[in-house]
Amino acid sequence: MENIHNKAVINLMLTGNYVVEHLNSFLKVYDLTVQQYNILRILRGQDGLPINLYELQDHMIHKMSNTTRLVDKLRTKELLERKVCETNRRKIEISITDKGLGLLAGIDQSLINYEKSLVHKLSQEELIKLLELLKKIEIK
Amino acid sequence: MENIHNKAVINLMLTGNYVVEHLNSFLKVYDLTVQQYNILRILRGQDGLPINLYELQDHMIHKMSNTTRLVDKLRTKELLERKVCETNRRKIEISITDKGLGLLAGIDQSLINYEKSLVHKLSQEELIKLLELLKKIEIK
DNA sequence: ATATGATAGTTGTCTATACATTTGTTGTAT
DNA sequence: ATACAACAAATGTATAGACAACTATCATAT
Repeated sequence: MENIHNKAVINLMLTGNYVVEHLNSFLKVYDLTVQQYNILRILRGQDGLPINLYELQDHMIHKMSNTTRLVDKLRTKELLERKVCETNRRKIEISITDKGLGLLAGIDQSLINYEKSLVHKLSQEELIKLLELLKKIEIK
Repeated sequence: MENIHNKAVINLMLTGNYVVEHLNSFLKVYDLTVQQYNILRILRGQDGLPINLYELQDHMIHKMSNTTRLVDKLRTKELLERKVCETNRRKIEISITDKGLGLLAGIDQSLINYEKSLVHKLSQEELIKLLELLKKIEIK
């Protein structure tokens, strides 16, 4: 019954949730959720190049989430902008604002430290091993 | 910027979510969510002994969830029963019904196979290593 | 016996996820 | 030029998660 596969599956959920919960409580100070933060990070990674909803969704952690509404919340906070693509009016071009960049800049260093603290029980070698194993699981 | 700690944290969330999504789609056939299934599993594990909401919550994956309402959904489906504890009327005693046990029995074997398929890319040794690393992270 | 605090559960609100359906736009075949 | 399929996003609904506030019950201290 309690086989190793079951334990692995359960613990992947538990640890994943552990990380999400802690990151959410960290980000709460900045009035952001993990998902919202990730969207801003993806946008910053574009280096000014806009991205559309479809591509954005592809980069997100919860792909089935509701990108339209999440983006809308961030727009209300003026952390990103959206405008209709001129060459293809079906597409929405999304880009991070200066306010969004400023918010991220204020978060960066303390988040790096926080993430370190979340996995501080693991050595460098163990982290590398963990990443190797996690990536292996999702390979189709 | 893209340090190993950050990668580990991101991939823990991604893989955790990967597992949850797949389990949910598997359980959908039985009209159950992962959380609902876990509650039933916890109850079955009690071997007839009732459990109260507080203890139940402690065993759950998402501890901040709303146990009252989840339990209520399962009660509506007649998969569990709840009654007020006679010696301490603040407590609610929850136990799985025969219908609940029957549902689990019908799921068991195919779920074991499904869980195996979810982590089939990893060998026995790798699964043991993964569990060791995951458990290390959450140790206080 | 009464007041107080602790315990156990419930309810309300906001946010987010999953997924189906719908709307608007574009490309293409006839 | 029109019809139709494909594409891109928006909307609707049910379920869940996070968290605060509330109600009911019990233990205890005076």
